Amino acid sequence: MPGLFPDLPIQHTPKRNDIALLHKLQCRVCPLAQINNLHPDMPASGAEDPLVYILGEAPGKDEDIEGKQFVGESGQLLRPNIPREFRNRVRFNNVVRTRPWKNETPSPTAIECCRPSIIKDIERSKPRAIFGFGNVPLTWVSGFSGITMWRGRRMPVRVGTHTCWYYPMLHPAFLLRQGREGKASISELQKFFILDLKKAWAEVEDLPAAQVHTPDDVFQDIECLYDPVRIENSLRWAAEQPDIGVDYETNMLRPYGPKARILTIAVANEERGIAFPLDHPEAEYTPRQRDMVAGSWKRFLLTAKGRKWVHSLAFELEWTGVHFGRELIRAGRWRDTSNQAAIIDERRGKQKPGPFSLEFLVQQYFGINLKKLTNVDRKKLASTPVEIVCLYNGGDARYHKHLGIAQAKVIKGLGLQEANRLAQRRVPTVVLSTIKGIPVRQEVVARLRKKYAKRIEIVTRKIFKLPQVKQFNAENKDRFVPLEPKNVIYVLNDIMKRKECRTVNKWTDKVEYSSEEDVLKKIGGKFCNLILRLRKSVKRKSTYIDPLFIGDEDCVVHADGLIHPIYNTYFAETGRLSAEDPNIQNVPKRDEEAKEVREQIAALLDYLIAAFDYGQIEYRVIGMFTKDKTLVKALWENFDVHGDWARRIAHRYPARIGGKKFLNDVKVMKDFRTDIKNQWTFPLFFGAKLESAAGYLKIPPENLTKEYDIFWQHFAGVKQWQEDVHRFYDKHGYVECLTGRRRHGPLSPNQIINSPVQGSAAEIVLDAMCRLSELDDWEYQPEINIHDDLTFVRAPEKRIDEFSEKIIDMMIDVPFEWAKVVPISVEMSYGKNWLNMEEVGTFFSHQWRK
DNA sequence: AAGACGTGCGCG
DNA sequence: AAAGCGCGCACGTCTT
Repeated sequence: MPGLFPDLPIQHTPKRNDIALLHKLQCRVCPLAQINNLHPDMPASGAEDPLVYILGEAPGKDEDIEGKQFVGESGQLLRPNIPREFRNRVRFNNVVRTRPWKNETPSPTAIECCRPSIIKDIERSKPRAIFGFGNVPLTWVSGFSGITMWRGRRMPVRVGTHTCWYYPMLHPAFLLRQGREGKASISELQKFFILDLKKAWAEVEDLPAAQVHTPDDVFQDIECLYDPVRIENSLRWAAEQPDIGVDYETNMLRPYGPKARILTIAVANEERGIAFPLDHPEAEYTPRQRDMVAGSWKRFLLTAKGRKWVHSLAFELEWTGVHFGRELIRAGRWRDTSNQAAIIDERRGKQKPGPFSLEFLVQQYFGINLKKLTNVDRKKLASTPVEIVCLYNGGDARYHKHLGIAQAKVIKGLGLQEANRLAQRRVPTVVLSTIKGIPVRQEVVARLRKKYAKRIEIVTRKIFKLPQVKQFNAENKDRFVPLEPKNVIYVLNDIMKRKECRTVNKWTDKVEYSSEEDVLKKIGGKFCNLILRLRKSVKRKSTYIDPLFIGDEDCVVHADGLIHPIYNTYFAETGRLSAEDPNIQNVPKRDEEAKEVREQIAALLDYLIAAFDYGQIEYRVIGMFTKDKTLVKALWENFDVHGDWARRIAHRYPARIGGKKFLNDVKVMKDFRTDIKNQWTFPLFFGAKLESAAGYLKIPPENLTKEYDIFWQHFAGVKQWQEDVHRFYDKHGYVECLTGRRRHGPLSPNQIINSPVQGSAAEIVLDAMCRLSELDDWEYQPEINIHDDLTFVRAPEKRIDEFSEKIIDMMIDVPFEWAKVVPISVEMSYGKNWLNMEEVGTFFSHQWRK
């Protein structure tokens, strides 16, 4: 039986010497041999000459009684999913052939004792593929864990002398256990269990021969060069190759500042690899020689004929742009293998190494662990001997190329070339935004820092004077920590006896405690208000102010006085960008006081900050997807759908707005319209049920059943589309946005609806961002993307009209055919700093004159 | 000292 | 996991 948490890595691995001994002595030293089992040491069963080798974890109770694998509950889930025509062509075995005590996950010792006999059986029976169920066989065969990230993939493996394919599958016992514990996702996971098996059976007979790469494949013919002339000549060879892997090793993560160095550079394909130092401390170049090498490298980048494959291209491009020149960012044909990986399978996972890492992907495609071959600490490269760094660098570069070619083939097979093209195109665009950077006004930073430091001090002092806190300190041995939710909950629940902090989980019936803002606001009083004030002040200071202060230890302002936020193009599973270091996408804007942190971002002399928002972009995308008559018409005619529903619902249930007398109150109805937009129209479009929407609105659902029905009669096309998307998902296991970019399950019902909408909106905005960037005019390179917003912090003040007209032109003209069913709108605002932004106007595609 | 995890909160 | 969805980051606790 697999553990409760299927991705848990197997711990306490025995040491290498001990493993050899366990392999030699096998059952004689196996801890499981001590257990009184009916069928210990269970032999494999099934076909002698199998197509597929079904490998489980260990026998369970029923298996032990019958002496056969997969005959219990797990077998009942698995066996019906073996197609009839394959029933006589499978062989069954487990990683451990004796039932562990109480079905515990087998210990590493037991696994190693059993390993030789399993290997022998696989070598003898020579299956085309192994279907491995659960984390244990996955780790057994590959050393990797994290079955939920590995499922749905396949990798070549070498077991003893036999090479074949390995399919990581969820373990049926895990699905059964989830079901018993009443987890809602049971059917969802089961669906993928069945889908994975179906996919595997469909292709298993026609698989090409599996190939596992060897350490020789990785390091053969990789030369480390130290002579500038030989480097120049070798780069001429590299520039002629149709496909070449490229990789840098650097001493820092970011390229800014005087200490940032590219240590070594490597280019490689399967036939040859060359790696050489640039600024590695051991490089013995004269200054002239060093410049020669840099010159040769620039020439290579400009003249390379083939595709340059890089894993995490944004990293190499940022260094390239800063150290060799911005023009090289679009030179030749850069390709990103991590973006490819995300197009094929966007699951990010939280386990390390994650599915976007080179280590994971090389294991998946080539059956070898690249990182384990070289015992190099990536954080200490500057003090690692240069020839070792070069070798390591060359091996990585080679696999960038291998991975690129392998993934390109998969992408073609899936018909995802267009989605991939759009994904690749984003990389140079966002890197240029990153490099361009955003100026920070230190005097504003310093002022705000002082203000909030003082406030935090005062509020903290007041908190410790409160009687509740004094009582807390008397009753507990540890002092009250105001920012610790558990401590706050203790005060609310045990001292103040307030029930507002308790909720019963709808799904599990468990009592849960919370000290979040809503709860504290509901309770009110000195304690709650002070805690809230402290939280908000600390958040503002440490998230939005301190990191901008030059001198702070986590300062994100670089040596050039700018912040250079990194945009990730493939982290958000819907295809949005995400930003970090700092996250420029979540700077306060709504809260009247909190938004003052925006003043820290200000335009330089003669420039303005100009922001361009796509108006209601997701709403328009729903129109593009559904072509719903009512919705499309409303968009063309600028009809106020939210206002319309605000009126309808206010008439149905006037109590919500304070009574009938407010039906004609402009202010009240305007506020109510906002509520309707956020708590009715949008949630319903995104898949919310009547109960949820009514709950948000605080109107009893029974008062809204009629409106709910009318709503969906009205927007029948939207309803139809929601049902279609669900059907598509049930069949394929993924949904797609309007460019074909996919998002795979498991997904919740609402994610199924939301993902295509959010994803398509992101494609529209990113396409505009790319087109602006591709103008190749630094002025039109946006510095900031906030999902539906492109912001320029260097808009030329004197030519602002001409400048913004050009940008609106570009943004409004969405080139995708599927986008043309509805009009597009762009809202513009500008100002001297990011706080005081003045709205200029809203521009519609169908009213826009050039 | 570094990482994982939970809670909370900022944005679209 | 579900909660309309998607993120990053700070703080605090606990583990290695």
